Amino acid sequence: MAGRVTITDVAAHAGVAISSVSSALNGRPGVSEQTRQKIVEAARELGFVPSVRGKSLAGKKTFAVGLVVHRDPDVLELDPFFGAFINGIESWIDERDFALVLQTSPDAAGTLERYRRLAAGRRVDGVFLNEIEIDDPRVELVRDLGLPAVGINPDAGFPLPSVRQDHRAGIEQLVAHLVELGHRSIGFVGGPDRFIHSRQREAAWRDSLATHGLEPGPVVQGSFTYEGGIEAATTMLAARARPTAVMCANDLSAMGFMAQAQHLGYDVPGDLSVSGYDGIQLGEYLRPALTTIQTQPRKTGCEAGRILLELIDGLPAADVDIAPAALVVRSSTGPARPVG
Amino acid sequence: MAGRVTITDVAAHAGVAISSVSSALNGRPGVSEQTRQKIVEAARELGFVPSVRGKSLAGKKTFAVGLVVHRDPDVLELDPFFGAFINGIESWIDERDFALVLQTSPDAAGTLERYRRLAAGRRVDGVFLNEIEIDDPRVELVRDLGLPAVGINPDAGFPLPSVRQDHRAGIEQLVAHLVELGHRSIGFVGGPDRFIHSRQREAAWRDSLATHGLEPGPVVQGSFTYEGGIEAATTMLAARARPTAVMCANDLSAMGFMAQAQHLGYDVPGDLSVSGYDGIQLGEYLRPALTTIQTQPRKTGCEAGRILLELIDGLPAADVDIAPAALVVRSSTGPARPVG
DNA sequence: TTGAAAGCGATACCAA
DNA sequence: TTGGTATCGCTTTCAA
Repeated sequence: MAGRVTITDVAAHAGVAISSVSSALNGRPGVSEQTRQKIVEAARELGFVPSVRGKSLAGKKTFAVGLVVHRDPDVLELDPFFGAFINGIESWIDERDFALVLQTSPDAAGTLERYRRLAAGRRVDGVFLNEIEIDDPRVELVRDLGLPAVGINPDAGFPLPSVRQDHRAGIEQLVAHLVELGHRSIGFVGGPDRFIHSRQREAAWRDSLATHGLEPGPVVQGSFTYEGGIEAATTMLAARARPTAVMCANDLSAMGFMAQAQHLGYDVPGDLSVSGYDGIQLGEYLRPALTTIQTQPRKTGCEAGRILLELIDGLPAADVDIAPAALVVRSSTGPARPVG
Repeated sequence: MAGRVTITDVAAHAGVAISSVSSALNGRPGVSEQTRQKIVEAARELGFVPSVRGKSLAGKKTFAVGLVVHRDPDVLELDPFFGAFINGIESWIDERDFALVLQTSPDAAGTLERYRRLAAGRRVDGVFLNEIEIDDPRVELVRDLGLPAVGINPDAGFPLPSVRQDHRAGIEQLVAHLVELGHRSIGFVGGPDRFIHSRQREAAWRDSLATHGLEPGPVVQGSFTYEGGIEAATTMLAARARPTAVMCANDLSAMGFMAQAQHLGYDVPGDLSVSGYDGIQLGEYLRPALTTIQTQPRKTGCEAGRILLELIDGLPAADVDIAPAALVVRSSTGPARPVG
């Protein structure tokens, strides 16, 4: 029974009061170096690990943070993004003895309810707000609840502390890359319009084209899914004036788009250049390997964890900008060939 | 401040003792119907939600269960399987006010350490043991720790309560399907040898072939990843005697395998039939759509959650078998054509 | 510097 | 049927 050792046992074993044990083990002042040594030794011998239960009641913290992932009931497959993002969160919080409570919710209403219950039961000390939507109701919710929260890649002016990774630079690089390859008609497969990051990426695409004096190519709204990419390709490539290059709002939809384009008989990148956004591992192994914009989900998660813990400690947390997502050129983009 | 109401407030508001509030709200006997009404009403008015903190200290439970996902540091993309599995767990535990603590660990040693710390800090009341390996050290660990645990798809004779979904039936159906299509040389792309489910699937493949009087085709060990599928295809299709059909141990590797086969100029299923295992959503949209064996990760998660909660309550939990994974024929398998 | 004691928010036992 | 109280394991305040 490795875990049954309590602070009382340690105190008894070291011959001191439990308050001294608490102080010593938490690095607080008011304990002589000698006593501290003794206590640390006793704790080590006994294999003492403080109970989160006790700490949380006394400390008014739960030592847990929450993330609610909202996914369509039919597509409960997690976006490849999440693995690294979650790992990033943990890389920071674990060392500080926090744990991540993960919930999945099939619908929007359920998502709000999840956040509400996490807060109501004082189950978590703070939450991450990912995949932020326009007028996201979670913002008001966490405000009402007084729940510390960190936004992931929100718009400028987002009212909560946030972690952002610039998307504009990478998209500008990508457009420049395509323009240099001779592309003049560059289409876009977006994500659902309600997401901030959908809009951001589309706006950056549009602006970058303008910089090069180009009109926006065709736009199709996808869904950040493989299936959405397939549908987008079907739609976009059926149109009379098809583009010579298509930028997709994420890798998963780019994969679907590319697969469908190939299925329809287009050579990628010969007939059509295709790019993604995210930089998931899978893209590297596709045929052709996917040109994309490499994001840092692990880093993003790590910074988000850091900020959230600061907020929980009542510290003033400043927004964090991590290094801009950058273009990774692989083989799915190539020289433009006149549309035949 | 929706969450700041404590049991004391409710007791005061209802003019009763906190012990009565506790009894009434937890549906325990010893409270008159009239008093119960009064208390319920007071709780409702005040918006009382019991604090998990308090409950956990007093009740000697944390109301949380843990899952550690072990992934290669370079591939922190979660297997599509996990989304539905996690959702299944939650579908059961949420209603019972349990939460899921998710951790990711890049290496095996770290995984053990995660479990150990979850237990030591009494952070969770029980854990799920997924992707079980031969002589899995976690088994001994949870035994030593006295930590309730549920195995996911272990071998027969696994010493802990488990949830299993039969794999043999589906694989037999698949082999029968291929044999009927005229295939006589059926290869296999396995998962890492240390996993129980890798071995199970390979054994079932081998046995099913024997049933049909067939020799096992070529075997390549993959890694359950897309990349592994690519490598497997490269290896297997370079051999002089290539099979006419290949069964992959999961969908992700089947996707990689198929992509690489196509890249190498093979038509699927014309030249080569390819199948997966899992039944992830993505497979449906591939070109050709992936023939696979449909598992029930959500159901598996749900049942695992149910059993684990029973164990935590000290109830004797029996193993659960959910309906066998069944063959789903799509377009990646077709009539055998003599190897040219 | 040290130790005793008061919470934290529930549950559960035991008198009344 | 009630209500008082000990208890869980820790943090924190306050005397000694």
